[in-house]
Amino acid sequence: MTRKELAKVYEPWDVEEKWENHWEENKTFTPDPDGPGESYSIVIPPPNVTGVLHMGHALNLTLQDILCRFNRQQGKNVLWVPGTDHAGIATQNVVERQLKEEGLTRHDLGRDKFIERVWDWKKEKGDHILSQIRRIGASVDWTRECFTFDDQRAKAVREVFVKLYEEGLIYKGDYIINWCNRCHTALADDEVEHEAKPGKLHHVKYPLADGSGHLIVATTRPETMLADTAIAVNPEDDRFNHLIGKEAVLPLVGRKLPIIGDKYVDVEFGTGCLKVTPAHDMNDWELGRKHDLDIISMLDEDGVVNENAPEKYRGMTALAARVVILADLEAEGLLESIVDHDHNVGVCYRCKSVIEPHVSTQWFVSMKPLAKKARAAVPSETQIYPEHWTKTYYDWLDNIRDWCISRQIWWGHRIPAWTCEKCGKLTVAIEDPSACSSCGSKNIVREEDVLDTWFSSALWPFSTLGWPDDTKELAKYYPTSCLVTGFDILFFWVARMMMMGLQFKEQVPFKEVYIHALVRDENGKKMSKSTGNVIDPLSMIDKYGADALRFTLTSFAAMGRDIKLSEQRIEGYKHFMNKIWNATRFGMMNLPDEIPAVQLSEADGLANKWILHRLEEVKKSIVEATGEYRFNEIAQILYRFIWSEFCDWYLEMIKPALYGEDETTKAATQKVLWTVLSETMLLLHPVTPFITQGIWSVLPRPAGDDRSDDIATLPFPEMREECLDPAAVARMELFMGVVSGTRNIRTELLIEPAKKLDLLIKTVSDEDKAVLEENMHLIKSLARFENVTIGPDVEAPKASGAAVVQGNEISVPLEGVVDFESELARLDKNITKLDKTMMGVSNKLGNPGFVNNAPPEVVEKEKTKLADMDEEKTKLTQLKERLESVMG
RNA sequence: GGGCGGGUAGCUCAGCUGGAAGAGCAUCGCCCUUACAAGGCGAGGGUCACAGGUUCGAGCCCUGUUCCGCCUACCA
Repeated sequence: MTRKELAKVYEPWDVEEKWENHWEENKTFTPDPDGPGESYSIVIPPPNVTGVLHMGHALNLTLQDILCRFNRQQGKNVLWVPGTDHAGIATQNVVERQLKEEGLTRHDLGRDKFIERVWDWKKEKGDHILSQIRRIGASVDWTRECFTFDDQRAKAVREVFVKLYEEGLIYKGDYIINWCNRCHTALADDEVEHEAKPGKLHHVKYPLADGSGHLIVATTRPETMLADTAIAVNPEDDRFNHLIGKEAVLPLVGRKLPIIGDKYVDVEFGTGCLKVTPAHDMNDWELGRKHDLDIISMLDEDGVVNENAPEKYRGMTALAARVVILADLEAEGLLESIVDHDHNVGVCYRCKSVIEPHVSTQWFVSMKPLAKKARAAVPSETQIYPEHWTKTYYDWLDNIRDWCISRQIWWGHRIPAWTCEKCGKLTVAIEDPSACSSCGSKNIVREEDVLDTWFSSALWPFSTLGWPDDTKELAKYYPTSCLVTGFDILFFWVARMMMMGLQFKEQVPFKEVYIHALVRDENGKKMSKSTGNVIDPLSMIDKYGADALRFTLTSFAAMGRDIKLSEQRIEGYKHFMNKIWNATRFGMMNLPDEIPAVQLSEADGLANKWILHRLEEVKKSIVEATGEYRFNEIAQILYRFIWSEFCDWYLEMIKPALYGEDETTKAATQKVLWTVLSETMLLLHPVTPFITQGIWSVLPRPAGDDRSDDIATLPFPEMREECLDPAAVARMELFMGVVSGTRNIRTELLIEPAKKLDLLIKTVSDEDKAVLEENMHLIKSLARFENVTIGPDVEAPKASGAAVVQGNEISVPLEGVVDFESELARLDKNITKLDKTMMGVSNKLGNPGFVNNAPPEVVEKEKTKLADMDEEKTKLTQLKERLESVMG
């Protein structure tokens, strides 16, 4: 018999590479929209094209892949769309940095040449992350790969922009926005991160215009005083409300400032007087609009003081101006005091430089009407898992403000709006216009700004399916089945996709959203390059294999918000992969080339019946757990079944049958072994596609089994009700109890493992006697006994080690083997332990409240439990006394 | 300020509708038993953050306290 010898340890690398390529070349994961099967679709959260794969991606991809592979097994028509996003600011930064090394800026190249240059970069480097996605084993459809800035997606963006504009949901205007001095662009509110930083609160005197005294304001940014246009006090503040309507004089500038009343001002904070600087503070901007204040902008786009400030300060950065201004105030005796004050500072999420509120002309999406629909669709049409994230989703939508979508960069979807030089009107159109739509003048100039990258990302669930064209994909796969993403982009992304999907497809973009945790390092810190605590998924794959990494992430997936990953865990699961591999090796050594055609229901023997029953239970629980996104449970069920049941017990129990002469038993056992092994590979496949594929390729088959060698195309194993046999579990428990009980005696008494011993079992029932007799040879081999005697009247020597298993008395004669003191101590320990638990149960049963109120079956259970323990205790005590009688 | 999540074995965490506290890793014994030493067999280890409450019964439900983490926010 020739049989391919498997390597002694699992080597993931050749399997992984071979099958990645095979799946892609054979288009295994390219579905036919006209094909059979209910649709199941997922769009990938497109990673940043400049990015490298990090653990968060790895987790995200693994979970999606489990869902996709599992649903393929269920016969669904599965589409998983891959792609990347063009990450406007980040990508432009990358290429600008390159240019800088050449001593150039983008302005030296000009817009068109620069864009060309970015495309070159994208083609060369930008797809890096896609090859990394392949390494994870993601079963995406590579033929449908998308990019948020490719032609088809540009078409969708254009369509959406124009329609929203025509409906009045997109508008242009002068507003205060978050401005990044370094990136030189506006940012949306959620692109600003807040960091608590120590600062100072400066108390500054502002004289009253009528010379009747002064007010003291408190400010963290004294330099902005140059752009103050009012002082505000709370109208209910009796200290100051008589001043409302009067004027103060702005120090260093001399401008007169109206004193206004607004209940926004917090009486408790600072001095109760607020300087109002509409152009440089979001809140002041609102106050300014409300009270119709002047808006004076004193900083330019680099954060440098401009011509609206007194000449002395012009050309200084804001920070430099602050120093000078404080000195000047001090000199004039207007600086009352400076106290420490911690406050939140907004920083750019891309470059971490401090954000400057800045007034400029920008484009906005009016969010309220869109948000209303998006809110109403949850949970009726879209359910969020875990459910508690729903509240966070609502909170954001309820407090939403208009979305600033214009960015002052070049890499991105350029806003399709043209201003007429002649009449000044805007033309917004899907096709590039050649003339003004109002006056017909040919003299029109296109907007310079591009759109926020998230604008195109928001269309992803339908733009990737071909919208605005009428495609088969859209008809078949929209709405998508599930979105899998981290909570950090719930706002950025999920909510906006909901809005856009509802607005343009009149259906939610996904039926379910599964929000997973963020991966952190083993100390709970966010992984980041700067702190150097990054665990790189690629290096983990190199070291331990993709499956080990995937299994690790899956087993962690149920945790709250953080996954604290350590390399040690991955290593542990690599061991598990090796265990699976070696169980297969064992199988291969003991299976014939052609698996015998035996009816599983006719396979005899405790081990076979038990494992087949357990296999059915495992199948059911895998289906349940996957359907409820309980990924960690999937991992746990499989781990325990494979290691603790299949390997530890089943494989050991069938060895005699496999090595034996009884051909009927052997054939039946081979069939069961093969069944469990092969079906376990199918169950495991969504989590660990590579090793299961590797094993599937070499496993023999029964005659007539012409299933594909490509495990990814095979259905979920069929359920076999006829193999369910709960009685086998009960019998197995007895068997395992006896084996473990005797092993315990042996190790606890420090008896050499190889020492020949005898075993006597005094049984309590004919059933138990039958079970144990039937498996006597296994008790001998697994627990290493020479002679085993089983029966109701068995009399063991008084000098025996003893245990009680389900009422059956187990005795191991110790004469000449070991001193009896240690056995006595061991028995005492067990009796004490038993006593303790019995106490609890009998107290419970002694409580009339329990007996009267608890459900009868619970009470009954407790009674049986107590009786069993009582019996065990009696027997153990007798056995102990028996031993004591020979010790004198 | 508001919201959310968490405090269970030395470590990392499970524990779904309340019914004798679990896993992995680590630790301690013994074993190179012909699938696997990346292994096998066995053992030890927990006032489930604290205080109340509901209940016959609470890790789980309620209230309060405390500590940690995250998100969010217009105290200058």
